[in-house]
Amino acid sequence: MRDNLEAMKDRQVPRAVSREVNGSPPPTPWDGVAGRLRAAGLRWTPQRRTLVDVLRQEEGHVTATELIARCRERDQTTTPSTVYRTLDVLEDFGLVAHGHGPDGREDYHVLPDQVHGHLHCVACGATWEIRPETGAAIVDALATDLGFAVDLSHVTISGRCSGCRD
Amino acid sequence: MRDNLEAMKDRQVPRAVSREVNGSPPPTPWDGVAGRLRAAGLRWTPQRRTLVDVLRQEEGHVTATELIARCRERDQTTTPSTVYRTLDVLEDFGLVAHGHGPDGREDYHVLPDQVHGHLHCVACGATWEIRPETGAAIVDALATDLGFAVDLSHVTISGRCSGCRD
DNA sequence: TGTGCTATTGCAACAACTTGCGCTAGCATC
DNA sequence: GATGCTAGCGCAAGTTGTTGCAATAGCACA
Repeated sequence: MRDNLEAMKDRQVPRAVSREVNGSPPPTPWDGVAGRLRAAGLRWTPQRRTLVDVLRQEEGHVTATELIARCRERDQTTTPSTVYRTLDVLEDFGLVAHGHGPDGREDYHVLPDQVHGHLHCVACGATWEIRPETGAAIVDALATDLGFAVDLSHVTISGRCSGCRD
Repeated sequence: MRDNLEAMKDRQVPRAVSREVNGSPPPTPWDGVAGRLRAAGLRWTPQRRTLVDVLRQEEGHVTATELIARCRERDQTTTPSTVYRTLDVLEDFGLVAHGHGPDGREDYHVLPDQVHGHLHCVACGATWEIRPETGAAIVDALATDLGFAVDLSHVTISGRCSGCRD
């Protein structure tokens, strides 16, 4: 069920500057977090480091609950409130984006390349991103209809994917 | 949800009685609920009557929490689980439709005329329905993009309305 | 290295659901 | 009316997410 998602990922814009120095892994947007936080007068704490370490290894979508569980694997003492608050901070920095899954629960998207919406298949449970062109069509339709300025990042549309339509 | 057609029938057909005799209120889809439940092998209980009485006086959107509060005004002993379960049943009969508000919380739409999505303005908090033509545009766009069959009734799109765009 | 400001943390309580289970009470049938 | 099947009820415990607050600990500066 993950295969389709995989395919979508391939279509995405390559993100970090990928100048690979031999041996050392390519730099990611995560590398500068500590500095960026401090520059903004915020702090780099062990709890935040734990969450960032976890996020580093994630791709696509994760629920808040999953993240809390992963953090607890690394640090037994992790508390939910801290994770939620740290995710809020990281969202301000554009490192994660949150939306609501089809069941209304928090759903985080790691390293969003651009603002985009989500599709969720109620039959197989898979999630896809809405491509920019398609997103634009939706935004335009609603702008024309009601002069409504859509925030695509919060859009999650349920239905059945091509494989599950019948 | 699949019984939506059933519900629409009830609304559209002007019954013999539908000419308003002065004093008596016009018939509503709520009038037949007890019978329809029983016909389906379900039961008409005091708790369900309370909720239906409350819904009778609602229009548009209500949150589950509001409904529970209203029920409690009429019957102190109302329990949340009963309300949620009854709402599920009523949804099967097409009398309410649930979605998730922008904060991810349950949001019920009373007597939906047809399947439709919702728009929510993050600035003023108002909610609109997506008109069928616009909904169709969205459905088409996604069908073309990924062969995805959208369930419009679960769509809630956030953004800013024409009055709050600036 | 020490000090002080204050961003963060963890706790505890709360809100909004959800689920399993044993008992109650609709209602069809006699 | 009495009876029996079982849908539905209330309860209690669990999950997910939020919030206020006192104590802690980053980090800038001396």
